[in-house]
Amino acid sequence: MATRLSDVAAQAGVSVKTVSNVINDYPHITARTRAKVEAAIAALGYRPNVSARSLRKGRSDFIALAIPEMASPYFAELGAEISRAAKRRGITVLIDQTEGESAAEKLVLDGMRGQLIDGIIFSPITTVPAKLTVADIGKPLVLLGERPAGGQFDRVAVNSVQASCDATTHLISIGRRRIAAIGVGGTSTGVVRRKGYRKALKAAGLPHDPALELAGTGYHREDGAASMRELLALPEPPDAVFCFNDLLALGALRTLADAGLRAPHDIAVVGFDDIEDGRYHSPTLSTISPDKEWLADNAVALLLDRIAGNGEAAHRDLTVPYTLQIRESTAG
Amino acid sequence: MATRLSDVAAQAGVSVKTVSNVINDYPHITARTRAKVEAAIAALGYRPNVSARSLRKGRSDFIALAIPEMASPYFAELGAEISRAAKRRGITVLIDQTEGESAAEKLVLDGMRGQLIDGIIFSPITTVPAKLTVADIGKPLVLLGERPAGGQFDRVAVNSVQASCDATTHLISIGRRRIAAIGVGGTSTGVVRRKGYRKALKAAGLPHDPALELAGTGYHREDGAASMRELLALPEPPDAVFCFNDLLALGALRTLADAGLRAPHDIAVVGFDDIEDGRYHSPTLSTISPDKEWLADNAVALLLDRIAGNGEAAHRDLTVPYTLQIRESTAG
DNA sequence: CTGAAAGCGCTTACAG
DNA sequence: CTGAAAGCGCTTACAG
Repeated sequence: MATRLSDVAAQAGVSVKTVSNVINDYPHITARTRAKVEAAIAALGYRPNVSARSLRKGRSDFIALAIPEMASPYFAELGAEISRAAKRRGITVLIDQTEGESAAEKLVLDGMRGQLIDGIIFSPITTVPAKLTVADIGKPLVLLGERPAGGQFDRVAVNSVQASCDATTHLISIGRRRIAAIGVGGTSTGVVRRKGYRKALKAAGLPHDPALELAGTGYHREDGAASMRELLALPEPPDAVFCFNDLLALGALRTLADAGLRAPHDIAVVGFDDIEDGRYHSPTLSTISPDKEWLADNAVALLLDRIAGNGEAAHRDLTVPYTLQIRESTAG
Repeated sequence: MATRLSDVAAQAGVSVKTVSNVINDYPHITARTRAKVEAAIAALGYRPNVSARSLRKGRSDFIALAIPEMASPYFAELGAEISRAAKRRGITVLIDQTEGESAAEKLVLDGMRGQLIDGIIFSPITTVPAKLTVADIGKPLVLLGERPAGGQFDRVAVNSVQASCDATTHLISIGRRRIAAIGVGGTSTGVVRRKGYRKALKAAGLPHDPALELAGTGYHREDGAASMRELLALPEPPDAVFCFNDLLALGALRTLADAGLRAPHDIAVVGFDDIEDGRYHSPTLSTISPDKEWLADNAVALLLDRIAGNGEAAHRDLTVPYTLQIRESTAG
């Protein structure tokens, strides 16, 4: 039924080895032989069976990207970039939605997809990588995000403390003095970004009011909306809010609109991620903009380097460039 | 290095056949044997090698989802649902970004990922499925969207003509008379939704003005923004716009905001897709809301049925339930 | 370059 | 239930 390598060899009048050499771009093939083989491949519509190849080689040229949820715009945009970066290098990305289950558990349970994939780019949410060991994984792994890699894994992340400090400082620079933070939950993201937020307040000699730090239950629009409602109910509401991601900020802006308030006039709002949504919202959203293409390209490169055998090199920690995008929600 | 089936068999003191039976949940295993095998699996941390399994069985329990772009919220949300629906049935989804390349070309070129996947759920953009033959694909395929399946494939789609007619009729019902349409491009989506749009105008006895039908170059926010600018530049701008997807509508709303105009006061806007973004935008976006979970579940079920061997059954065409969500952009 | 053969780790008839 | 063996379609030493 399916065409096999040997069929191609027969059709081209060469050995299977030669066909394999052509397919895998090995040297020492004359142009004439290559042409013959390629003609046979085209004539038969032959496609290599990746299961067989990967069984034999122990490599599949598939990598996995594990993200909390693909419907979240930041991860959707990141996934698109990583998929593109991988494709440029001839490898395919499988997207894995962890959906907030304990991702380490999932990783181990799934057994890395039965060894199909060569490595994984992992954006953890519940897992503490410090507890993950290389042995648990058994494959190269690149971490994304603020969680410390514990010297065990390669990692690509924005300097979240610095970026959060910049975002908060920006609010101070436009004259705000009572600045809230939304998203200070128990996650690494919450912890690290709060650190930057507090650092900026301190540097400006501003008091730190615990009532202005809202945890919420997640990082979605609805959580931002709910947290903003809490802030508006305060005896003394803030004049600015730093939301730890854009989704929270968008939700917060909705609450302001519902309350008949305007950003930045009543309350200035700044986010983090620079998802496209924020660039079209009314008002447009000021935000920290990490270079997602850079992030994707470097995460893939790091992983492929490990897969290629650089297993013993020291673990690398790459810092993603970012900019502060000032838009309507803090300008005017 | 890696643990194999035979290692498990040795550890449990049974045959490889028995281990295989346990793993694949075949009958005729005593509880005692099963327990022994499971203990051995746990002790050794054994995971089946999916490449070997799929090579042998000719089935991988992987399916592909081919979408134009995963960073587009509608497709991201749909991908999340399909991924979830598949996981419930024990199968894994590989997401494939076609990125507007001729997708049929891509499908054939990629050779269905070298036979790794068992079937594909395909949301075409440039391809004309009528030209695709089952032989080209060689695997079960379920089509998503308005393109006619030509009786060759299973298909799951919203009745776009009806839904577009409903959306337009809604604009008429709130008193609008000069209703524009954005997104009437050369794609199937554009053609079909325009049909519903025109149908509604005709039913209401409203004139059809070609100047109010804008094609744009795509279905992104920026295209909606550009089209709305064109409409505002008209000697006689519309009092309402039906955008063929939410992204276009969100872009159109941005242009209105930039021009100091308000929806629905100056121009009412309705979209199509019901992405989360629209529910938080200011104003919130009225839209056609297809049941994405229903869509995902049925698309996966249809595909798995074919994969299971129902290859010869007549091709099915499923219609996705939808509702019209009336929000701020048309109410008030 | 060729040709014959082994082996990756499974599943599955086959004989018992 | 067991045990021995074939075979899925590749890649890769091996001898030439």
